Amino acid sequence: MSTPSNARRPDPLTREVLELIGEVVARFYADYEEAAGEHTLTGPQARLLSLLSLEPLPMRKLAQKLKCEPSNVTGIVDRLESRGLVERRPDPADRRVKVAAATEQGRAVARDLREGLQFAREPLAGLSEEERRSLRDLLRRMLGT
Amino acid sequence: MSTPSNARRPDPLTREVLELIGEVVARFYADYEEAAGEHTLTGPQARLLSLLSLEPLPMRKLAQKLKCEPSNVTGIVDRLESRGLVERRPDPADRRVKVAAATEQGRAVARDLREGLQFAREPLAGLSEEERRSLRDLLRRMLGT
DNA sequence: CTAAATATTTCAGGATGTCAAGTAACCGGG
DNA sequence: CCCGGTTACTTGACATCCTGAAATATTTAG
Repeated sequence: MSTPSNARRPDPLTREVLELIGEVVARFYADYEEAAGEHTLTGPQARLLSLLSLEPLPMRKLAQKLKCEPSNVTGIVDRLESRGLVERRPDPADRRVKVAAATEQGRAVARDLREGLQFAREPLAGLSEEERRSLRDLLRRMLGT
Repeated sequence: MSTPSNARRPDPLTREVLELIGEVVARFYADYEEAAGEHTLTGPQARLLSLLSLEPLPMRKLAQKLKCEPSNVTGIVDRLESRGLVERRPDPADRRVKVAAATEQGRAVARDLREGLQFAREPLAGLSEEERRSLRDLLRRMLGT
């Protein structure tokens, strides 16, 4: 065991990539929070609304996607519903289920939110199309997609 | 302005890269929270402790690095201090300032935390050295470093 | 020396999150 | 049909995170 720390201590290149990813994560998050804040939304509210802007979802599915307890989703949907951005609909097939759906206004806010993400444009704009394609492929492979 | 939506609606390639980055962010965060949870730490506690494992910092600096109000840092440091992971030291040069520093135990936990980050190893392990170098360069350019 | 500025804490209040318990509805076996 | 077990959601209690305003102690500028 001359170099037992190799398994835990990655090489400098990997470390650097890690650090850069950390930076990306931090910027992405900050950007997202700011965009949400411009609509007086919190991060979790914005994430939930974005999900619902794609398709209505039962509370349980929402909890799964947000990786939290269903009881938590209740409160977030409550607040969005009280602002008219989301509504609860009964599921005709199962009366236990409540399907959360974005209202027209909610979808408009979600659209604004997407467009407000500066991170989407600025940093990627500096890359050529070929570089972006290359980045896409590397990220894909990294994620095992 | 024949195509005014181009500024807001990026091309499909950029969209895809964005989506992939979102996925990276989500996984990174989930991984971090899980690693923190294994030490009964919350995300913010783990981030603060990681910062302090590099160097002691005054409360004010901590707030800046964490992008939150100083009054918030007070509570997080309180909880870490009550567990013996962090301690407050007086600043000899300015008696208003309290410098937060990781204890020996705190540094050990921070080390475990770093090593527990699966994300660090697994996905990057699938990339060759050249690919990682390429990824590093692209991320660098994207971040404008 | 005094007034303004700075570092930290405390307090009130909202939001997020977990867990346990409760209610309503589905579903399968008798 | 009905009864027991499961499932979906909500409620309540509680911890944490976070902000903004006010209080305290100390430094610094005039």
